[in-house]
Amino acid sequence: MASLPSSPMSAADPLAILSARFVAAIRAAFPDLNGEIDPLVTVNKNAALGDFQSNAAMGLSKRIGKPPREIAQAIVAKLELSDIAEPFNDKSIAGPGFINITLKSAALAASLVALDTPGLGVEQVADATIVVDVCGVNLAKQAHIGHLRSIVIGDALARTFERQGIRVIRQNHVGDWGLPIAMVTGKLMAEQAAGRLNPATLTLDRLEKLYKRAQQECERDLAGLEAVKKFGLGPKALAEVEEQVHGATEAFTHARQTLVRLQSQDPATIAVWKAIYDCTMSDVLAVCKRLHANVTNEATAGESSYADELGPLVDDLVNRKIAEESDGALVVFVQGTRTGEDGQPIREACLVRKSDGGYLYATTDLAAIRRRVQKLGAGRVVYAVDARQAQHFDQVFKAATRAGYATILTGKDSGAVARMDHAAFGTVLGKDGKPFKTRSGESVKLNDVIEEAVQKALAEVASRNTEMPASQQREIAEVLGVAALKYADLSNDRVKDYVFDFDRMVAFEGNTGPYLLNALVRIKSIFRKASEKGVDTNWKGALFAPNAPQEKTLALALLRYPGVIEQVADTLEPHRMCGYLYDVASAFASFYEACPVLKDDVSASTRDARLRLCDLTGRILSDGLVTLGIPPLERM
RNA sequence: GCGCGGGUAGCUCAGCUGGAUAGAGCAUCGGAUUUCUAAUCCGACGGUCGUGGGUUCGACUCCCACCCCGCGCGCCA
Repeated sequence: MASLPSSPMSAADPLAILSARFVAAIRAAFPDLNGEIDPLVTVNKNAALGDFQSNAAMGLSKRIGKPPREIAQAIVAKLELSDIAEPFNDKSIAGPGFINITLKSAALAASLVALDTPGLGVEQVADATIVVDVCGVNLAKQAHIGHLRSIVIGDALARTFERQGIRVIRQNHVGDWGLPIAMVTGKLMAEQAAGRLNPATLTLDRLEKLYKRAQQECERDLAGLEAVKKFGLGPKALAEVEEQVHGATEAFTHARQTLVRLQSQDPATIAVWKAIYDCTMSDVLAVCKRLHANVTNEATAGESSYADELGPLVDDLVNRKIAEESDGALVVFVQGTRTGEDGQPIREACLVRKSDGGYLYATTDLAAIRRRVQKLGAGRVVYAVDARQAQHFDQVFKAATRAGYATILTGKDSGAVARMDHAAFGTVLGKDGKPFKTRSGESVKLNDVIEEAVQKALAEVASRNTEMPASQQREIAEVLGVAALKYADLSNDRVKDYVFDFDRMVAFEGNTGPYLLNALVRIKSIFRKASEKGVDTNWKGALFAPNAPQEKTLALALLRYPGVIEQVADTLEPHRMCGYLYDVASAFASFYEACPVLKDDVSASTRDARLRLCDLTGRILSDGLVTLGIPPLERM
C-alpha cells in the first residue's frame, strides 16, 4: 500500500518520492492493471550502479504476462524524474529488469534540507500509549547479568517510542511477593529476633545470603526423599533423608505462615518486608541509573501491587466460565503452539490458581495486562523478558484476550484488542559459549560488570590523554564504559544468545559504542576548531553540496534515519539502529578522510556545505545514541 | 515425544516485504599521518550460507524432510 506522505520529511524523502513516481509510471504504462502496486523502491545495493533501485518489473512480469525487461522499458518510458534524477542511460535497466536511479546532487541537497529540522524528520505518532515491561528484578537479590538485557533493551525500546511522541509508561514488574519472598522475610525476622541482625545496617549482599539460605532450608532434599522411596535404598537412608526433609517441611511451614501474615498486612511482618524492599530497590535503581536506564521508583509496579486483585480476578474468570477446574487447580485453556499425535493443536492449560488456593505468575500477569490496557490506557504492551518465557507469554496473551482483559475500553481504538508483544531476548554467554558466570559458578553482579567495562575504558582514556586530569578521565571512562557495555548488548540481534567479551566491546574498531562516540567526538572537535579559527556560523543556512562520493554516501545514509526509528519501533529490534548508526559513522569516517572541511585550501562555500553536513551527521548520531539510551560525549 | 529459537569467513556478528558479485569487525598480510583527534582510513586474503529436496525468471531469505546446538513443556517465578 503506498501511503501518502504526510510529514514534512516524507514529502522530501527520496524513497517516498520515487515510490510515488514509480506507482504513477506503472499505472500509466499498464492502465489495465488493477489491484495494489508495490514499486519496490530501495536504496541501491550497489552504489556504483545508482542511488536507488526499483525491483517492480520482475514482480509484475507474471501479472502482466510479459518479460520483465520489457516491462522495465515500459515503466522507464513513463517515468517522470527529470527534476530529481540523472537522465536514464544504458545501465538504467540491468540484469533481469532492475531499474537504477541516480539522484541529482541538487535533489539530494533538497532532501537534506528537509531532514535538517529539530525533529530530524521522525514522524510523530499522536494519541498513543505504550506500556513497556522492563527490568523485572526480584527482592533480596542483586541485579545481575541476567537483568542487563531487560533493562537495556526495555529502556531502548521505551526511548524509541518516546522519540515518536508516544506516551510511554515503564513498568518494573518486581518479584516482590509470594512464597519465596515470605521465606526471606521470615528468615530475616528470625535473625532479628535472635539479635544477629540490625535492620538499620542491612545490606543487599547480606540479604541475598539470607535468601539463599532460606531457600536451601526449604528445599533441601525433598527430591532426595522421592529418590530414596523410589529406589528403596533401605530404612537407614530413608531415616536420614526424612530427618532432613523434616527440617525442610518445618521451614516451609514457617514460610507459609509468614506469607499469610504478609497477605493479611500484619504490621510487624510488613515492616520487615518493607525493609527488604527498600534495601533491594535502592541498590537496583542505583544500578539502573548508572546504566543511564530510565527505570525509577515511579516505574515500579511489583507483584505485590496486584495482590488484592488476584482473588476477584479469578472469581471473575470462574463466573464467566473462562477458567475451569482441572485436577483441583483452576486453569484457562488456550489453543497452544504444540500439536498432539493427531496433528491437532493441544489445548494448553494456563494455570491461574493452584489446588492449594495459591496464585501463580500467570495470574499476576493477567492482572497486569488488565491494569495496563484498561486502567493505564495502553494500546500496546511490550515485554522485554527472557526468551525462555515465550510459551508463558503466548498463553497469557491468549488467556487475556479470551478474558477480555486486553480489550481497549476508551479512545479511537475502543473495542479493539491491544497489541501484546514479547520482545524476547537470548542469553548472555561467556567466551566458552556457556551462560556467563563467575569462576565459582555464581551469576555476575551487574555493578561488577559495569565497573570492569569502565576500568577497561579508563585504561584507554588515560593512555591516550596523559595530560588530562584524573577526575576528567574517570568521568569520560564512566560514559564510555557504560556505552560500550550497552551497545554490545543492543547491537546483537535481540532473540539470539550472544558472547560477552569485554575486550571486544571497549574496542574502538568495528561496530562498537566507542567507535560511534569517537565519530561524534570528531565532529564536535571540528566545530571547536572552527570556532577557534573564527569561522562564522553562516554554514547553518549553507547549501548542501553532496558532490564527492563520500559526501553522497553519507547523505544517503542520513536520509534513512526516520525510517530506521520506525523499523525499530515496529520490530522491537534495537540492533537495527546500531547497524544504521555504524553505517553513518563509517560513512562519516570515510568522508572525514577524503573531504577536508577547515583546511586553508577549502573554499568558503564548500567549507560551509561540509560544516552543515557534519552538523547534521552529529545530530543524527547523537539523537540515535540517545534513543538507544547512550549519552553522547564532547571529547574522549 | 511435542513445541520455540538458533546453525552465514579461523573468531564475533550483520544480511531489511525473495533480487544483481553474500557483507562488516577482529585475526593475518600490505599501504597511508608535518592530522579538522591515527581511538582513524585504504587495500589484500578468507565462505559448498548445517544437509538434501521443492517453489520461483531469481532462494541465506519461502515450503518440506533430516542432522546438530540451546531452551521450554499445568500446580516455581
